[in-house]
Amino acid sequence: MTQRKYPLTLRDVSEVSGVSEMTVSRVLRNKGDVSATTRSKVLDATKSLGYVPNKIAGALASQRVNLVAVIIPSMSNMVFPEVMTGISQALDETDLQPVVGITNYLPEREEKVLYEMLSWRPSGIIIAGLEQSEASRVMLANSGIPVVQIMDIDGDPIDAMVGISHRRAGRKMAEAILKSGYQNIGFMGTQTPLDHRARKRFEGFTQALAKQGVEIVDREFYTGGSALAKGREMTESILTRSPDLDFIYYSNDMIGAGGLLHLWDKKIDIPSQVGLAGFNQVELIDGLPLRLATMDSCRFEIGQTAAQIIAVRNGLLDLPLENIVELSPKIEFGDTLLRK
Amino acid sequence: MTQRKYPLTLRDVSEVSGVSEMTVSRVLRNKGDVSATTRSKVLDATKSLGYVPNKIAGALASQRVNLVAVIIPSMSNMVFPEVMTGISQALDETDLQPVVGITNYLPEREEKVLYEMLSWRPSGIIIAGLEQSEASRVMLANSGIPVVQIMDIDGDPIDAMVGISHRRAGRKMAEAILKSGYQNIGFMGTQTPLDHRARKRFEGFTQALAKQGVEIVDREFYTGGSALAKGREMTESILTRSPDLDFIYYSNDMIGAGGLLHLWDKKIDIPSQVGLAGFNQVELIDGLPLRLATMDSCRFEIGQTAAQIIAVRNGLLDLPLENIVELSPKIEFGDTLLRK
DNA sequence: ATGAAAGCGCTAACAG
DNA sequence: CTGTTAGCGCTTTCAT
Repeated sequence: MTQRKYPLTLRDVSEVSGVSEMTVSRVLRNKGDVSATTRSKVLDATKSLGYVPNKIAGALASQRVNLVAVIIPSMSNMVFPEVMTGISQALDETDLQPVVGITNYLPEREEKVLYEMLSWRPSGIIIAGLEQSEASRVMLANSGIPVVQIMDIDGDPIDAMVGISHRRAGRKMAEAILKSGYQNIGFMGTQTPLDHRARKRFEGFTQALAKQGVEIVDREFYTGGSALAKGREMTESILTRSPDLDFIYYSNDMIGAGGLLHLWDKKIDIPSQVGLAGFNQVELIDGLPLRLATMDSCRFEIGQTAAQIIAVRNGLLDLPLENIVELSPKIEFGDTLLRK
Repeated sequence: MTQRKYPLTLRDVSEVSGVSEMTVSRVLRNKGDVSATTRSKVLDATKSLGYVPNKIAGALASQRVNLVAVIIPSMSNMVFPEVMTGISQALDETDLQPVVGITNYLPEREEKVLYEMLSWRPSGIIIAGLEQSEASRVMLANSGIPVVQIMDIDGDPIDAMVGISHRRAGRKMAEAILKSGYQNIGFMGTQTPLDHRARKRFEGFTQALAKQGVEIVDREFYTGGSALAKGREMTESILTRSPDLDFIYYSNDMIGAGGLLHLWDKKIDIPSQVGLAGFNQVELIDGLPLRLATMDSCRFEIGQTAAQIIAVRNGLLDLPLENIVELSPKIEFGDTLLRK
């Protein structure tokens, strides 16, 4: 159980067990036939030594790395943890493991993280969004491994893509809002250049309104800080500036929740006086006085499907999967959007 | 820019640039002196080929892996993202990179993740908590690399530890509550066997109360679901059951926020009629009608310090750091705890 | 069912 | 400043 020569090798196990390195390797990988006697001799030795195989060497020799690189902009977002859950669950069926890289929405950072990841020769890449820098696209295209772009399908994939149409999502929400009779509509969201998906929802939203001759009355954008507090403050300020607003569409549930709290506080009736909707269907805000209208962004399923595509491409799973998978988010009306 | 033979090697770059593999390697790692001419020849070749070095081979040859394994129970928790930020920021000064493994509070899963991580021979390990299984402790102790246990310091470290005393945190909060004149105190938290740190806070809390002859009037535990919703429901139920409660201590800010919303809703005056306190100082809930009393858990600093210890041990940073670092959380009174 | 030889792609160490 | 040699610790392939 004790040990001194730190990086133990197969050779050490071989010597202690009196079995060749090759056979030890077979036992450890459950590969090929090994007699029960030999097997237990080896297992005893590894256990008593506390041997941990060196995957670096194994990967180099076998030219196979059971890692899937996952590159996402942020983790604190509520949205990616759920994507990760989907990925992990799907990969648990295989011997693949996810490794996460965070870009903070910075293209230069994305390039660096991607380069770093590729240098470990993973078995696949899952990367958020369709908007990579030219350099990143080249790396991905030349990587020789399966690449799945996730979250968004409004654009052309490098290889495979799984996600929802954020433009369509914005459009659907606009249509539902208009159908419910709201007319004076405001928008509140993150500073868009950073977040392409929020931008696309906004574009789809305004286009669908325009189609029915409606234009956004007011809008406000924020960056940084607590989304809940921002939603609160900004909702107050937008309603002060544009008191005739009867609906506010938020680019995510957290600022929407802030808005909800503000209106609740001010005794403004929801949804008759002012209606609200967010995006993402985040469980975190379950428990507010009202359930915010929102749209499921299919995060779990996106992660799961993306991981399955990687598994299939590696011959680890047999499933009929397209290279382009569009999921369909549904509107949750909750308590803040009249249903008509 | 285009390429066909997928895993490009140093040899390919060497051939294209007319420079030996060794020198190409030097250029790519900025190691040793290389003339400007040679350097640019090499850089041109790598760029035009789109060569990405193979770290697997590099790590095997150099016996050095610039990875730091970070093993934590969960990511969706609000607490670990901030720890990760601290780790990332500290490691950014070095060439080390964090790799995260998630255990979901399952010891068996922790063992597996740890084994997997160790098999990549990282330059250090940062692992949450002091309560590992015997097998995990043996692996850690025998790994031959720096091990930093984080979050908690109520116990003995395997190697190094950075965190706060959760027992003391619970005690301090109890003292502040009593000092403010509250007498009928309730507790609400996660199912404790899973979460040792919440348990220790609870223990410290009740001990400090006992010292002043006070006993908890009521308590309730939950598991799973939206913490906000649980906080709301459970606060209602505990107050129904024990209407004389004048203070509730929550094991985290999210359920505390749920309780806050319930009381707000019921027009129960905070903090005069009922006082509240949570734990963690989570930015996410900034924006509630009142600021919940809480305690900073020093998450960022914990991550940062742990990473610095790893960097120092690897000779990548020169800083005088103890092996045991206790940080001191401070009470934030907010609006829900009388200050007397 | 087990072993021996060769080599994965890179870098340490030494030459020059 | 540049090149050569010898592995790093495994696994692949081929023998036995």
